[in-house]
Amino acid sequence: MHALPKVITAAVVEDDRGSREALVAALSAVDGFHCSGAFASGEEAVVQLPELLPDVVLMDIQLPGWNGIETIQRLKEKMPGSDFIMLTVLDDEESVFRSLCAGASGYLLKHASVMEILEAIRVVHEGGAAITPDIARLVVRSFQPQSTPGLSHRESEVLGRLCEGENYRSIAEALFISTNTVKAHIKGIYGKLHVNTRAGAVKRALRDRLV
Amino acid sequence: MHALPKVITAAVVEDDRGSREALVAALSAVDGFHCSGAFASGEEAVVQLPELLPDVVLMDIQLPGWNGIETIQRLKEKMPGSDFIMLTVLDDEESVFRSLCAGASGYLLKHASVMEILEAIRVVHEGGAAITPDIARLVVRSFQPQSTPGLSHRESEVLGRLCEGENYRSIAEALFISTNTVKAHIKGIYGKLHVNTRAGAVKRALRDRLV
DNA sequence: GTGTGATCCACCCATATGGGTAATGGCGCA
DNA sequence: TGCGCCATTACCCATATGGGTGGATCACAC
Repeated sequence: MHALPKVITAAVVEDDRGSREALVAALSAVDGFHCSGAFASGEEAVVQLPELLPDVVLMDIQLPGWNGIETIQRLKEKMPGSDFIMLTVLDDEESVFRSLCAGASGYLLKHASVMEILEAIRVVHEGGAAITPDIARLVVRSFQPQSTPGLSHRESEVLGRLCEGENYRSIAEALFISTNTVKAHIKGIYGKLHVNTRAGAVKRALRDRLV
Repeated sequence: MHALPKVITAAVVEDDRGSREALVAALSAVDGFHCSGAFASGEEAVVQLPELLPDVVLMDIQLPGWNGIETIQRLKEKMPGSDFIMLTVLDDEESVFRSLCAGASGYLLKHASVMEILEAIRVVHEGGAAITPDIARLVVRSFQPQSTPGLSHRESEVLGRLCEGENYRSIAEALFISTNTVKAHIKGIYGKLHVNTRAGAVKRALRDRLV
């Protein structure tokens, strides 16, 4: 099949006038793209964008009032079919993860070229995620196990079962030991994880991928 | 600074002889790359690769004996400084996430061109992650909240606190309600989440990002 | 105007959990 | 050989938790 000359509509939310107008100009000039709107604040975007329903929204993070992440959260509810790409100077883990959790499908740094931005728009519109390799590494690393705080083999085993919601007796039976021993191991785990409840242990285990 | 003509050493673990030799040939032929070894099974790789210590390892998933994911887990321990790229025909979520959790920094499908593979090797060696936009979308989507099974606002609030390891009393005080009411909400949560312990609820909440 | 769901509260009861303390044997390392 | 860590078990006790049942108000929809 030969590529349909389908135009991708995109909108811009960016408080810096220069950047905003440059993006609008690029979207207007390049074949295959159309700029359906540009806004200087999240508040304006939230009231107007759901009407325009662009395919893709380019979003700055640092905005006056609602920041880009809050804005995306609100927009996602009203326009779940649209895709969002963060376009920001911030490259810290916090900003990246918060953006992705809020619903962004792409994350570009502002030194990206116009061509890269347009390519990113095309990518997310085709169902991909537009993240640069270094951002991707952050994301991928978050899947990998963190340094376990010296849990013994047995303790890891017990922790795994705690995470499954098993109780003393169930764990004891599975490991062929007494419930008292299970308690002893759990005490060890709590000490090493600096928690004192199952919920706390499960949270640490899942969040830090100790399991 | 002008690019150092530093050679990146790479190894291949792939049971199909044709594919393996093609990769070795590419790595040997192209400037800037050097092939330090090729193996047809995980078992062979695990004994020999830690000696060769290549910068990057290309790993098939479907191998006889240990699969590529198990193999990476073992290799990561012995050579934490090396990077791993999966090179596979499998594109299901399961394989992707298992690979990343095992320590892969890249994930390519086998229809990738030789140039793309070499580029991926360069990328991971420079500290990035080599994943295609469609794989990236899977990964990014995993950060985003799943459909909450009809938890009420109050129940979400309580669930959030359960995940923090708070107990009845602590939650009750924070929300200015009685512990009995907290119990009532927790019962509601357990029902909707199909669990019957805190640990189970916390697990569901964190794994499915309902919080 | 009746029903449904959210939110709030109370009481009973069996069991699970967390904390404290103590003891045994094995294993590796100094 | 002694010290430390691990795995194992035991016992006591206060509190937390989960399940069952029942009832109140309020809002919103049919």
